[in-house]
Amino acid sequence: MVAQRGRRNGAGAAHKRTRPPGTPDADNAPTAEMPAVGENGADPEVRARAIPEAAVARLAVYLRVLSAMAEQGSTTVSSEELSSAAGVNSAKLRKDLSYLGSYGTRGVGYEVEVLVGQIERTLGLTRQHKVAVVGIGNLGHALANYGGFPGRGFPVEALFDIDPDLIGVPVGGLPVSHLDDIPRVCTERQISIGVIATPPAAAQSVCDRLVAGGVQCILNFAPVVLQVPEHVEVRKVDLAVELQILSFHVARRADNAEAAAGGVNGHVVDPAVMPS
Amino acid sequence: MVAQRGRRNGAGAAHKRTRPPGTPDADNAPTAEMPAVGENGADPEVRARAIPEAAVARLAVYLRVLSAMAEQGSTTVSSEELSSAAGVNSAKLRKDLSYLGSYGTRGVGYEVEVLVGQIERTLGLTRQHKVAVVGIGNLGHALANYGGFPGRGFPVEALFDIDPDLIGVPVGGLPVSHLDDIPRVCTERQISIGVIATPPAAAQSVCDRLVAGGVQCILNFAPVVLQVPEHVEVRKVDLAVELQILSFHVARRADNAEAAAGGVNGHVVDPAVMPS
DNA sequence: GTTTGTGAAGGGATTCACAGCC
DNA sequence: GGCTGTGAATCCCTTCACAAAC
Repeated sequence: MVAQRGRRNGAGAAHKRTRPPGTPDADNAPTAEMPAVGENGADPEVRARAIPEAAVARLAVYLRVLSAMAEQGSTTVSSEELSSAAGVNSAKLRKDLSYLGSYGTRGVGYEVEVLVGQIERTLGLTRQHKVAVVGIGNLGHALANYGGFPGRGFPVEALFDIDPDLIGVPVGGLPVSHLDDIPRVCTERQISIGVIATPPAAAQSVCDRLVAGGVQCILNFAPVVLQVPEHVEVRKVDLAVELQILSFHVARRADNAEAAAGGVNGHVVDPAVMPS
Repeated sequence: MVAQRGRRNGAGAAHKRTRPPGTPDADNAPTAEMPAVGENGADPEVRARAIPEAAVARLAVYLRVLSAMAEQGSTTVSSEELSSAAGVNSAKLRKDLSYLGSYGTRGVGYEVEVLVGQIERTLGLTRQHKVAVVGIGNLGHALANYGGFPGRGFPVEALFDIDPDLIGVPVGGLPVSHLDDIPRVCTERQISIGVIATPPAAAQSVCDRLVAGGVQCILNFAPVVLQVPEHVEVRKVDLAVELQILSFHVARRADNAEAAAGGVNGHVVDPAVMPS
């Protein structure tokens, strides 16, 4: 087969290590961290302009920073400026942008508008992605009221809940439908992204219905690991995990402070840290 | 386990590349993706029991799965079971667990309770981490009402907002204080984690006040890149970025489908673009 | 002079595959 | 027989450093 990138070419089913037929992959749902970009079930021979997953995430950040700059009237930026505003280093930024093509001018920098356009195109933001929100509790409300989600392009076009008192009630201008109608409504309205904001116990069943409704991407706020068929992409936002990661860093820091106890070094150690 | 682990022996301070003295690093704030775990300003000679950042995130997931299993009465698990429930592969799981030490029994598996205990210890969940939530809008409400956050260990002990109508009003049993009081209150109550759920424009200023209040970890829901001193750890949860990553995958998938010609596939909305 | 774009080098994380132990 | 623990290999991402372009 083709050159080096094809480590995955057998991807379809070939060497996936004896997989119990029920289990839908288990390799997905990558901790909201780093799913390999070539990971989905697509044909490998497509000339992947393979842009690393990590870079994709950063492009979205650059886009926001650039939009803000455009609003303030900047017309060009250097990699140095942009990178520091985005919180990365300039080499990384340049490499990321290079995946889009060559849109900079040496000795000068990048034209803000050109970059915005190219990033939008690459991220697929020139299409519309209709969103459904499931679970209209506190979080669901918050999401529904974003009303058209972050900078247009992601219109919320369906809301679902199981609570009879909520059915039919408009939230953010859109009436709430019942969970049972998820497949039908999603199909009818051509929903492409489903957002799960239900309690954990309901999440898997909601997910299944979304998938039945043809939804291909799911953003999961419920603290459960969803099982999905392999053509469905899941990202998860997990509060508990985030807090526990922070906790880990606090702990490590405390340990380090202890270890460095005698050593006088320029480290700001608040002596008030809670001694367990 | 003996000295064997020493592949990092050359790791001394030797090659720390000349860093331009002014630059405040810019290396931090890593897209909520993968900050290197040894990256913070600590001394390199601390005997790091270096556990990879990516593994830390997964440990939190294993912990949740294990807790559920314990509740259901399981007393032991194999790496195969646990890994598939957690959505990773078993080799990765075993490697992750090996960072904790050797707590499995060959030919048998792991004892659920032992694992829970070890993960909790490693993640620093044996201490309490007091949380402050800033910005009591829809999202802030949702967070405050979690009431004691994911499985105890993260009690919410302070709420802040700028809206005069909210000050003093109890939310989830805790009265809301004013933004101006952030530094004082955080210091008094020994808050260790600050959660920013404000509109983007307010986020940086809120962040500064949290830092002034001695908060060392920040979980940022506002769509801005925060600038913080290097001893402060930031994680961010960015809805727009998540959606745009999903958008990218939809787009790529559509491209692939096109390329693969035949093109009988799910719906991928019209090319209704939004110019400028 | 400045700044981009990119091969090449370097590090981390994942996967493989098997030795070691039950 | 089964399952864990882990070196070694691999892959991916980041960083370096410099040639090319303005």
